This record gives sequence, C-alpha cells and structure tokens, in this order.
Amino acid sequence: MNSKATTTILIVEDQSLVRDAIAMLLSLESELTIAAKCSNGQEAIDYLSAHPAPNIILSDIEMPLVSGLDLAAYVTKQNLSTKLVLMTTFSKPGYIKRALSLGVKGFILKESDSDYLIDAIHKVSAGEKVISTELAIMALDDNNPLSQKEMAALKLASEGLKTQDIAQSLFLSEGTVRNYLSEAISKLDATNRVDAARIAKQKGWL
Amino acid sequence: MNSKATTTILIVEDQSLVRDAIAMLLSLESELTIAAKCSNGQEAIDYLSAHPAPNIILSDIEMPLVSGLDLAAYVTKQNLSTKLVLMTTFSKPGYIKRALSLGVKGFILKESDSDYLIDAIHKVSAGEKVISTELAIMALDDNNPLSQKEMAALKLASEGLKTQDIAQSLFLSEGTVRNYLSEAISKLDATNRVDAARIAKQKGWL
DNA sequence: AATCGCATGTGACATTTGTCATCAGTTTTT
DNA sequence: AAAAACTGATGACAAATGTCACATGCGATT
Repeated sequence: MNSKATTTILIVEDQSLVRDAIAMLLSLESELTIAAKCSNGQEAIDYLSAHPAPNIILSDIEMPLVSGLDLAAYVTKQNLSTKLVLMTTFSKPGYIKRALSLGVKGFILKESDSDYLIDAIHKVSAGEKVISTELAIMALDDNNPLSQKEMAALKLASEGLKTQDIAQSLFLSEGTVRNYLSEAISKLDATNRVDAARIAKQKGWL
Repeated sequence: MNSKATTTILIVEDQSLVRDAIAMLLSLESELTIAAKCSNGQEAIDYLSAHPAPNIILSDIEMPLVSGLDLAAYVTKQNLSTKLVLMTTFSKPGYIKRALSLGVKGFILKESDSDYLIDAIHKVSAGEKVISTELAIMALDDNNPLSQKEMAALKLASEGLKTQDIAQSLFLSEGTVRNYLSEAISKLDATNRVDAARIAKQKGWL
C-alpha cells in the first residue's frame, strides 16, 4: 500500500497542445498522477484494455473516430470502476442528458477556469457528481423534440445528401423522409432543412 | 534595463480551461513571462490599447466576436511591434493564406505538442517565422476557386437563409444569387448548396 | 472607337424541397 | 375488443433550388 493516497488520471483530448497543457496543469497537484495521455477515444479504449483502470478519465467529448460519449458507453459496458469526467463547449448542452444516462460523473465546461477543474476532479474522486451550473440549467430546458428518425434524416441532410440518398440510407421511402424533415423544420421553427440542422447542431442534438 | 532578457506574452483563447493550461505551461519557461490572458479578440484589443505591447501574442483563431484574424488585422493596422502567433486546428488550413498576408509570424497546429509550441515561440521571438509543416503543405494545394461573392452567398446559404434573403443581404437579384451558388456547387463538385458549404467550411474558406 | 472581359441580371425550364391530407398496418391504451 | 396512437407510405401541389443560354452595362485593352 502507498504511504500517500493518490488519484490516477487518464487524459483524453485530440489536440495535443491542449492535452499536454492540461496534463501539466494537473500534474502540478501533488495528489494527482497522470497515468497516461490519449489522443482519442479509441486510444483510450486500447489503453484501458491493457492497463489497470485509472481512478478518473478526463475526456473531451468531440473527438475523431471515437467520441467521449462512445468512450463513456464502453466504460459502463465493461463495468470499469473508473469515474468519467467529460469536457465540453458552452454551445453544446445537448450532450449532457446522453452523458448522464451513460453514468458520467462529471461534466465540465472548457469555459470554466482551471481551479474549477481541479476542484471538480477532487470532488468526483471523493464520490460526488459535478456538473457546471450553466450546463445543468441549459440541460433542463433542453427538451429535444426530435424523434430518432428525424434526427437521423436531419443529420444526413446537413451533410449535403439529397432526399433520395437519405431515403436509401435509412431504408425509407423518399416521401417519408420529406415528411420527417418537414416535421423537424416545423418543430424547430426553422425555414428549411439547413436551418433546422444548424439549430439542432448548435443544441448538440446531432 | 533588465538584468535578464525576458519575452512577454499575451495569451488569447476563449476556452478558459485551455487558456489557463497553456499559460501555466508557458510560465514554467524561465525566459517567458505571461503579460496577460484574454478570452477573445476584443478583450485583447482593449488590453493593447491600454498597455504596452507584449513581445508576442499567442492567439487562437476561432473565437466569438473578434477572431484571431481580426486581431491580426488590428495589430498590423496599428503598426504594433508585437509578433503574432496563431493557433488553429488541423482541419482548417484555409486560414493560413489570409493570416500570412496579415503579417502573422507563426502558425501552430493545436495538434502539435507542447515542446513544439515553446520552440516556436522562441524562434518567433528571435525573428524567425514558424509554420507547422503540415499546414504549409496543405496551404500550398489550397487553391480556393471561389469568388468573393460566391463565398458570401455560400456562407449565408449555410446559415439556412433562402435565396431571396441572401439576395437582399448582398444587394443582388435572386437570379444572380442562384447563379453564384450554382457556380460554387459546380466548382466544388458538390451536389447542392449545403454540400458545397460543407466542403468550403471544412477547407476554411468560409 | 472597337473590342474584350467581367460582373450582374433575366427568363425558361427541370428538379428538389416543403406541406398537407389521407391511408394502411401495427402497437398501445383503455 | 374498440379506440387511440404510432410508423411508414402516397399523391398532389406550391415553393425553392439548380442549370443554362443569353442580355446588359462598364471598365480596361488595343
């Protein structure tokens, strides 16, 4: 047994400048130890399958290949003891509900300052859940009115696919796709599919 | 005169977690001094108009209100002696040409590691220009084929505005706008305006 | 002055998109 | 079991979008 209790942390963030800087910041705390640094969710999963689980994983949400939410899904599925803290950007509160249902323990805004992060890690380590107040508030009036299909159609539409292609991707008829998009447009008070996609994305629903 | 030569740095970055972390990272270098930290370009401009110019400004490009490019424009316009180093993301090489024409001295990928950043700051401080190799290469085959008007129209289209609204914004006729968009779609090998906007954005042309 | 090139505009047309009423199965509720 | 709600599909129609050929005007070139 160690003479001193220390909390091990795995940092997952795709921008290495940011990753290194945050690691440096945390390593200055005497009771925190950086177990490893990964540049995306896949690397993190690879790491976790080959090493003992760290106490905490501090991960960005938006990453190529495997996102922070995907990573959260993996951790709960594997039943790891690791506590997950996700970092996100102010403009995307929509992630939070999905994250909470995946058992994420902390939700930090990249807009919050470094003291807050360190404090949050301590609290999560002690068993608390931490969610930035602004995020909690935004998440509350964040009633995503879109159905699964509507979101799927909207997402594809935002990538420039035309109705016919969307229909093929979703195994639906062209008319049905237009119905879904029309519904989405109306629900979001948008003027067309592009506008609707923009609104939904900004809320983090896509 | 100081007994020791030190380089003063102004850090401009909208995500305070990242801002704090980078500041911490740089402050560990004995010959670097953090003059101040700002959360967007406007704050930086306010700071510059009230304080002596720092040796170097290290700024993110994508920020609300006043971007890193806007800040670069301000610095050259005011003829400040400050050297500007911009940070950007891998996926957006299109910024680099605009930045270079604004006299920016350094261009760093957030994907590069912290040693590279520190090295780059030293070099810029010594009078060199520094550009991440990957960015330089990408910038070379980055021939934006779009005209000003085409970009403007595309940008508005990507925000969900309909042809008529775009025409009003640009003081053009509806038909002309459709011509521009049609041209842009064809130039970018896109299937429609959404697709074209997506391609252009990803290259950093919007 | 004649010519060229460019930016802008027009009109015509086919295609795509958005809206709506309605319908047929299926599942859920009562 | 009857009613209601849900999902996916149709067809019809208006509006928006994409394409193209051609006109106009204006500054630069010769």
